[in-house]
Amino acid sequence: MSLSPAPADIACPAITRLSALVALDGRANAILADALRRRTPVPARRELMIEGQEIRQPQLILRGWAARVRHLADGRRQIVAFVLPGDLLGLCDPPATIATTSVVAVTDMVVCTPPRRGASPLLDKVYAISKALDEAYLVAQVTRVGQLDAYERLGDFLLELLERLQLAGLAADGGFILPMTQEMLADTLGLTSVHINRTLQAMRRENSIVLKNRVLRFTNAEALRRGLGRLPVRVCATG
Amino acid sequence: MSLSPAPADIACPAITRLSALVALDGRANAILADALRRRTPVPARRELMIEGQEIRQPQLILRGWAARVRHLADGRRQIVAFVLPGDLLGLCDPPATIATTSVVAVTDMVVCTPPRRGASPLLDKVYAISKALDEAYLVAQVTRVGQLDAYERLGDFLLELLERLQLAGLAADGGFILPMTQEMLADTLGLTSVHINRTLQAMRRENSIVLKNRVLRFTNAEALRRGLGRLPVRVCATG
DNA sequence: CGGGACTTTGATATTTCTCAAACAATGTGG
DNA sequence: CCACATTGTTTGAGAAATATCAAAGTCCCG
Repeated sequence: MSLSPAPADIACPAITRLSALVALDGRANAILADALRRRTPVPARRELMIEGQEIRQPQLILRGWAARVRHLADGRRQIVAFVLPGDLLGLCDPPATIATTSVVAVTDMVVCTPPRRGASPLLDKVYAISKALDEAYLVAQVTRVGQLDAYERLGDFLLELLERLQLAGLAADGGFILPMTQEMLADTLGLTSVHINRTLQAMRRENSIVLKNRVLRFTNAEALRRGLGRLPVRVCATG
Repeated sequence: MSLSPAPADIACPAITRLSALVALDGRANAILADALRRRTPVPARRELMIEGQEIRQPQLILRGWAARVRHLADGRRQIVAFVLPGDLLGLCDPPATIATTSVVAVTDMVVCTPPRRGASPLLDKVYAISKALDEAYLVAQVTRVGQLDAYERLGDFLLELLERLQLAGLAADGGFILPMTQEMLADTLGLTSVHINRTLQAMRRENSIVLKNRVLRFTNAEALRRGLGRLPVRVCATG
């Protein structure tokens, strides 16, 4: 095991995810590999994008988590979505588009500029599917916050994270690092951190999850999924 | 006043909205006018699209309202968004895309097939902006349901409807027809219909709104907007 | 070792839900 | 045009879920 990971190692989850969305050919892979060469680190808490301001550069997340946040005048905030490795940010057709949410790094991150649209038909397809997935997860979030009770919200949300991280190969063993505080979970799910804490305890008590030292593991993800009636998110016939 | 409205009359709100998003040139208008010729009626309650099924045809709404609905296994349902005249539905880049929500007609509707992508650069721009708006409203919906209390949710949502209908010229006088039941409002805002009823009464008591015979009117929309801290939804610098 | 951020706990308050029934409006068949 | 069914609205009383407030405990970092 080398001390400093090779470039390919850092990029791997992103490539894994994009390849999972669409099987890439040599050309697409080459273009992608080239783009991955110019990586930019982003420290935790740095804002990648600010609500109401123009979107500067599209970004491909190589490592780390970010949160899409909406701030209210009185200090309340809603975390609308999380941005994970392999996700694309700010890819929008017409330039001069205004961000509807801020995006803030939850952990230290590494990002890069994705290949421009039109560089590869397969990559364009990846972009379209990724965008459709973003929308699907947003719909899921509305439903979660609108209809589910605290236990269901939390379970469904954690299962969604599992599903998404698995796509990037970041939860291959069924467990993953959960880098967010209970307060962030609360702002995501429309609950208070106190209630998140008690709900997590209920899930532990019932032996649904193990969460220790920021590592989350489901005791029986399939059973929990069934119990919550959660269906995997799909946006195209093949995928 | 003629008994059966001329074609242009039916199409007017849709054209008003699309023109408000991007100033259209003669060519775009001609292409649009041509597409508007083949109109399809859709009766209330008919499904325009079914969750999990492939999206058949893109549609441009000429008249009437539809709801994007997510159904849970146990009968609960979340109305994720409303689809109004001038809105576009199912416009997605790659074919074989799967609908993430059902779409069901709330009222009798009239729809048509919009000009295909690539027919006019300006119309393509309209499509992009319309899609960006859809996303912005979805983000607003997450925030509403996640952070606001019942009164705020209802007020903010009704103001959003006003804003959107005004874009289509359907609320020029500051009032509009609200074709949905209190139960639909409840399923939209993650509340019960009983609580919606009481919240509506509170808004009437405080003289914020007048709602009678399905017609909603704000006593002072600007004041309510300020009270709720609601900002208009924007997705591009010019618009 | 001290300090800040995060988690946990307890007691109480508030919002929203549930259930049940009455009431109103609307439409339909006879 | 009435009688009736259906659908939607309104009201009340009590229950449940979740929030609030305050403090103690834990962990990690420098």
